[in-house]
Amino acid sequence: MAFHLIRKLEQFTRLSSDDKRILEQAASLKVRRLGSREDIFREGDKPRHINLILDGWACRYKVLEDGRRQITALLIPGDLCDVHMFILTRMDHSVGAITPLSVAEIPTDTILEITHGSARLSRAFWWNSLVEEAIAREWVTNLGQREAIERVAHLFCELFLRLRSVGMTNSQASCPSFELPVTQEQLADATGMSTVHVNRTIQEMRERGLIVWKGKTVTIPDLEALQDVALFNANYLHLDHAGQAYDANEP
Amino acid sequence: MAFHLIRKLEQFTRLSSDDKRILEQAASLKVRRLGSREDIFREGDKPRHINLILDGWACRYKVLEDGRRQITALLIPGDLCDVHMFILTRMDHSVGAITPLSVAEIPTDTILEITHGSARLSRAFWWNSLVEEAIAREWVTNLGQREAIERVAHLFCELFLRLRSVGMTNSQASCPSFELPVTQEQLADATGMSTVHVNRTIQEMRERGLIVWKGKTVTIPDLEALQDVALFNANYLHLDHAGQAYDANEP
DNA sequence: CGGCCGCTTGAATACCGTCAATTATAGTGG
DNA sequence: CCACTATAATTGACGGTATTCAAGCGGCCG
Repeated sequence: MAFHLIRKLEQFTRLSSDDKRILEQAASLKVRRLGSREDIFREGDKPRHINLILDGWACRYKVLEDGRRQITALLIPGDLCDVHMFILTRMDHSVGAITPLSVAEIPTDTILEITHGSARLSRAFWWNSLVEEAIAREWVTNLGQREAIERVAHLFCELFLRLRSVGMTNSQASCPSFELPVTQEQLADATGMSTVHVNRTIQEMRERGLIVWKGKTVTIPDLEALQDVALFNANYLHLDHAGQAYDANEP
Repeated sequence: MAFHLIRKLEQFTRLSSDDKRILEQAASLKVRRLGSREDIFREGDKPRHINLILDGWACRYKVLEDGRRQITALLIPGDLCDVHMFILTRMDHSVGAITPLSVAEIPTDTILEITHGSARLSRAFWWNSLVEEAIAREWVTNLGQREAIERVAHLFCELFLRLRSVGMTNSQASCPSFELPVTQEQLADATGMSTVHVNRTIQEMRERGLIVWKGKTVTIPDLEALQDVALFNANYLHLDHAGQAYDANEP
């Protein structure tokens, strides 16, 4: 069940089979299923437990008084919503399902047990939330400095790398590809652009051969080219096994 | 020395005099002074210790290949740079001084001692970094959804409340005011706007009586009016003493 | 097969950026 | 104390990028 999370955390550190068993167990205690566009929780809610995305896509978002909506993060399998939120009394944003979703609800107590029991897992969770923070900072930069095509290209680069890090890309045959179950409207909410302009931007990207997007599959003929137009630098994703020093324990 | 940090953390939880003494001590171990526009650290650096801003303003920022620059956070006295960064191998962004700065360098060991020694302080630090994350998300929303005047107004509201929470505002006489040692160019880098347009936006705000900005002092004649044009909702700052339940110890 | 949601297109316009020049302010040294 | 210089703020003109509005198209699901 916790396959994607384990795979992601292993980008940072190796995990013992004990660690993995613990994660598997935590992820299978209670699984909740949501339909597309349902909310996992809403702004103002009291946080109760940690949610782990097992399957499907979700997004964090904020809504302004007048209805404008900003997606502040796209969540894919292996992502944790609000690892630490139990410190705060109220959620300051919402998380909603983009596709039908299956989510593990992990009680905060279980999380505390895990982090107290294993320094490796504790650090791995820590790393995970630091990366989330770094992604948020990169989004600020993306929205503030990059223009339309760079912005969308950047998001595609990020998604590709994040999906690859949890084993959700196809690199067979010629070009790498992945499933993108997101509408152009949602892309607009994530990039701070209008739907119309997202559409035109996507078209330009297609014309320039940067992406092929048919149905729900995106193919990237030339990743380097895409990264170039995006001014993409992957360092903020910290996919560098920085925590290797921590696993003295087991092979 | 650690006055502002203590004051800020007390927005979350009450601290014992022991807690405060520990913080004071940590903040006075080693103090570094920087001139305006010097960097505390740069993207690519290896994080060595935690930096606590004692005096002056700083900013986190990222620079694109072609020189475009985005400020992703404004840092004021009491703010910690990279509480958790020692998990990561390389910094993915820079932090630079806006004004002359005095910064406490706190060794990671000291931080670990503190957090292991006091559950209250540990949670307070946690709260602090959750709030930083929340601010980053709000900035994403700000850049993505709000137009120029709303965006600048929002930043002013945020700064006012954050400064007030560390005791750096003046509410005497009639209207609240604070020192803003930031150039319009830096404001532009923070809001993703051009300098020229920041200038024009500020002028409109002045004409509409939303702010008075003379020299380095900003006065807010009508905070509610400013919040209204900003579509500002303070919940993301979590200034609600959420951690009061934690201080059973001392009066 | 019809309806709905998402995608696409065009035209008009608003917002904001760029360039370039001018004025104001602050910091520095004689 | 004042001239000098650098930095910051301001202004105008122009153009480009992105938004809005409105309408048409197309595929997928019931």
